[in-house]
Amino acid sequence: MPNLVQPKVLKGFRDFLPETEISRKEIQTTLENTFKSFGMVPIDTPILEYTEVLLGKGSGETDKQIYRFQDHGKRDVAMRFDLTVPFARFMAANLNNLYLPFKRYHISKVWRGENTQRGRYREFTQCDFDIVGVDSPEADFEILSIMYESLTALGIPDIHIHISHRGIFNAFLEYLGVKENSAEILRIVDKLAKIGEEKVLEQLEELTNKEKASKILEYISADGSFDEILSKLEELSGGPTEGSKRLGTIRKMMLNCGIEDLFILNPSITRGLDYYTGIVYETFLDELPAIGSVCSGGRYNNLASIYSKTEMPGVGSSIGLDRLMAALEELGVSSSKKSLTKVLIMNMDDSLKGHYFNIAAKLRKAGINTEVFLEQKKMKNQFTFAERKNIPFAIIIGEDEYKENKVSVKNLETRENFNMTNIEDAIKIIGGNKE
RNA sequence: GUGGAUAUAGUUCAAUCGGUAGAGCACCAGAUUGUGGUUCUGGGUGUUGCGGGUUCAAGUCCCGUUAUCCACCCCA
Repeated sequence: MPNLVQPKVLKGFRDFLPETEISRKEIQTTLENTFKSFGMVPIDTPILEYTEVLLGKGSGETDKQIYRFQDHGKRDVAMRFDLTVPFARFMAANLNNLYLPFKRYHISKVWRGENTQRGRYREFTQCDFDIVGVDSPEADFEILSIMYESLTALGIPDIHIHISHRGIFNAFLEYLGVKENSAEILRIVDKLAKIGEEKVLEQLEELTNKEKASKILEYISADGSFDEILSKLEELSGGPTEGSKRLGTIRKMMLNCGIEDLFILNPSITRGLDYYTGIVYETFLDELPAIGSVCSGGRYNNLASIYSKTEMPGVGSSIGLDRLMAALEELGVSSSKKSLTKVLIMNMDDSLKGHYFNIAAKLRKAGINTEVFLEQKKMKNQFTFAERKNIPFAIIIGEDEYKENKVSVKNLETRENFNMTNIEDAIKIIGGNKE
């Protein structure tokens, strides 16, 4: 008995079986189609980068989560922990070959050495879409539209996109005289929904003082309609700011498109990453608030500045595919029973083997995914195989069919038989059942 | 990374005081049908997550380890 190696996978890393992977791919295709419909183009970047490239402007927090090591040439390298930072590097490196504004999407895996939880893994897939090269409310709004269209295309019911603005908040903190603590304040504020007002107030008091803490709480828990909250924020931050004006403009575009109900102005949304400079957003499912944001992002106007002297304002958002899939599963929206093969040609007769492949080729030419059962076994076996793989149709060709150049089709779900039909009719029967 | 809970067959679960692992479903083999859902016969399919320890004896008690779930942290 040889010593077998345990076929184990790392904590937070996963295998994907066909039934999962098929729907993952479908979701990705749906998203890609939505992105393309807005004129976005795909790109790709290496998963490994120089550590300094990834951490150039990262926060202290991301340092801890990053997978980092020395390569064989003693280079200090790291695996990307998101797609936005490599994208900034990409822009700086390829600016000469690009046209601005540049709109790209990128669906790929990223890695963070965090502790795992449901819907949270160490290897996960992000679907990013960004617009670089314009700092306009139109661009901000377009990203919001894509977020909405993408999630709608996936058939996700009842979403709300919570939006907020870093610029206004910074103006407010400056007005309050606590700007130097902004990073910590942002982090505390972000927890409002989770730990409640009391705890937030407590932590803010520790950091600043009683008066200022209650002012901050007043800011982040501002209530009412979009416009009411907006004017409240302006009031608290000492008058209208560039950011608040822009939010007003974006609000008008929402009203024009009749999608204003989807958006909630929520000043407690701040986002952990510190590269954001303008609008920020997170998306929650009404029925599953606990699962967290499934799509979030914002405007980052200085991100590329560490790589290039050219200014490249950007705005974008990212869908967490794994978290989204966990949500879809829980909501019962995901369709797990999918097959890619439409018909199985049963292996009945030794002398007809070549004929089976010939028929299969014809069916494929007609656009029908076809496979031939690859050994001669009992029909029961072959049917069981088809059932396991969720193949909806079987084609049976025995001596009789072969002689008259016909086939018999069986619908495996209804067990309905279509005996001795010609191939053209068989194609109609099978193809007509397309989803 | 820290703290807590959990880990038994493909799956859902059971196993008393520590006494040598069992049930439903699923599955496999065979019989019978040119068409699998019925029927008949036969089969338990297991490194009790992994590694140690205590004991005459460990799924059960102890220690370690790995993974999962939950909280913190952070985020998608």
